[in-house]
Amino acid sequence: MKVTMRDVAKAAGVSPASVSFALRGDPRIKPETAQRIRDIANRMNYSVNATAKSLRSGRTGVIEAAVFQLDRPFYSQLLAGISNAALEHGVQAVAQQISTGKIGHEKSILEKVANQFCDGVILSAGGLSNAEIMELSKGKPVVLLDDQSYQGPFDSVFTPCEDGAEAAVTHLFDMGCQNIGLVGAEFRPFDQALRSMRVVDRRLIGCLRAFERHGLKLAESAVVPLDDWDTDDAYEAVSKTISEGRFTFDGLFCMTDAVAFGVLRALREHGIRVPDDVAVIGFDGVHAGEYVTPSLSTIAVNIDEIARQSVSILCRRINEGRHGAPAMPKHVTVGYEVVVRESSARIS
Amino acid sequence: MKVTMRDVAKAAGVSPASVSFALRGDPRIKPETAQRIRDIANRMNYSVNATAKSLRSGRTGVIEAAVFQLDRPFYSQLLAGISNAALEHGVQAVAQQISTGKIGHEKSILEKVANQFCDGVILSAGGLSNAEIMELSKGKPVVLLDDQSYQGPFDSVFTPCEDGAEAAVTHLFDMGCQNIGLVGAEFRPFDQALRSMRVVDRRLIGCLRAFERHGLKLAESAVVPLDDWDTDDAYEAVSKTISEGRFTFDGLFCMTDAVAFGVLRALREHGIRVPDDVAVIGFDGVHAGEYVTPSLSTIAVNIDEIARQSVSILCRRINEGRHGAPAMPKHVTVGYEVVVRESSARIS
DNA sequence: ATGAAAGCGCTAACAC
DNA sequence: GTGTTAGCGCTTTCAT
Repeated sequence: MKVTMRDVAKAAGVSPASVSFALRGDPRIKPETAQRIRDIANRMNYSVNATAKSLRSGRTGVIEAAVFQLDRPFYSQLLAGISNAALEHGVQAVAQQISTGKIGHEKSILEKVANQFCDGVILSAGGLSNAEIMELSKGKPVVLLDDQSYQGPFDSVFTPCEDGAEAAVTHLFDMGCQNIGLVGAEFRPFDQALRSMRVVDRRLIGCLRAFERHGLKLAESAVVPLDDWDTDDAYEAVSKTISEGRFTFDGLFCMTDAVAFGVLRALREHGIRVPDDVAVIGFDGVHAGEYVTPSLSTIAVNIDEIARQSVSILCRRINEGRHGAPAMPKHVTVGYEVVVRESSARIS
Repeated sequence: MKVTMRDVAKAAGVSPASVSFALRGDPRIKPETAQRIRDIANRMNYSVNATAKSLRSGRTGVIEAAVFQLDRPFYSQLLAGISNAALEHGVQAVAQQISTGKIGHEKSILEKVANQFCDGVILSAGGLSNAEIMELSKGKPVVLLDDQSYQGPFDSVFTPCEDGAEAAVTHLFDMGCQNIGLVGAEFRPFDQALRSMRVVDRRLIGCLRAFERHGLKLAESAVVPLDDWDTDDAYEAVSKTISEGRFTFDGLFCMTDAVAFGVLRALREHGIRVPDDVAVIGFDGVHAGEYVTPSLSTIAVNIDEIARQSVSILCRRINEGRHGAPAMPKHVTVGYEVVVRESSARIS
């Protein structure tokens, strides 16, 4: 932070340019000179000023992953994956929390997102319109996670909401459930849900498909809505449903594992046995699912694949030469696996 | 990323300097002119180039929090807290993962830490020497989390390892446990532990104190060591202890909640009842502890206080004028609370 | 094989 | 009140 390239150059009796070349191993500097320069730089404890470097080169070498909550297991696992994937691409990843808890702050923080010291951003920002993102990204490449627009202008990576949800509900049917409830869903007609790309609607679509294939219709009373896919909220909501005598389910699909954790606890506190009285399955496949009691069946989405895909798509876009038109936006959906654990393993 | 201050200046028929002042609300620009400039800048979708700004001003307005694992609940809660606290100080926080999983990479990544686009860093880097950190920080302010040196040269924030661990073991004694085990500790003599500031040793010290106060000595067989405070590792280790017939405990203090989650599962799979057969208490107070079954008793450290303290100490240090000598390094220890839940709530 | 010099986009004295 | 100007530390042609 103190010693500059100039200082090193002076000490080595060469020009700043030579130092720059030597330090980056440019072949045009004679190997021995280069080595000498490097030694001196080391001895002086020199390190390049990233800010200056990136002002000049137009590159920072960092990508940013912006999510609403740093402390949700799904996101933290994703962020860890993104960090690792970034390393393999020779860039550095930093994570940023978008939400402050206080509603309304999102946008002001978002404004800083693409403004910042990065070459591109991976954004999980359900709720923002393309126009907003476009404006905020300031021309920097953006990869969207669960983009809410149909084949929008941005590269995007999707979780397998529809298929995963369908598999979850199908699994409950397979386990013999007759009365399946959906925790964290929003009740709406099929055709209306089909017109939306919101994650909550896409998961609902999958559920509706499964119901339909079993010749059943989803009753409004079968969904336990939630403001937020939050463990505490889910616990409260299900507890309330039970105490008000509206709990008639023998199978429960929770829209996320975090929701399921709250649900499991609510059930247990009310003496409802899992899986004997009610089978429970979640969605996400976070690590903690293996450790709760009963262990949680889930739709384990390939979180690592989300990480790898989004990083590699973003890096490709960043490196996309100015030459020629930019590549078409890429939209990929990652895989999932139905993981059956204790919470839905009926011996029937 | 395209339109510069120059462009705005040209469009507004003023100088770049005026744009700069106007945009930052410097009083020396006439209000109406300033407003006009702002309008034009907006219309042109201008936004300042953070890199250039910070090269010039020597400030980035971002602080960085570097931890080994992004996907450990304790760290993610801490990072979320740091993000919020940073916002209140008018700076932006970004999180960075130091570890790649592959051992040996730590240092190379660390080299980038302080190099990067930030004004200071909050570092949780057990294992690095002061000299290394000093070198890597390149003169940027650093706040250490659980610094391993005695009253070292850096500002630091400590978790209440000794007192917390003592409280945990004392709680187990209070619950009537006669045979207390320590999962994730390292067995070593009191005086040797006392000479270390490693987190694992500090927690051991607390345990030893509690044992001593009960006139007991810690047997080597009472510790179940772990390579890493990891849920999977803990599960394996305890499972092994049980199957090998070496499990004789009626009380278990797990060095972290994450460890406890693995322990609870291992116990359950072997039919050992909690808390009836063995009482279990963890350390950290992560959110998930409320939701596992049985819910986890724990030493809940005030994670938010760690966040707030480290951010505020760091910001003060960043803003410390050049005038006069720098303030003495600050060392603070945050509070904790013994939270008794089902896993240790014996009805005795 | 190396050096000189021109900026990258912005800020902050200092002029006017 | 507003414009001029001189860099921040680095990269990168273009000379030599």
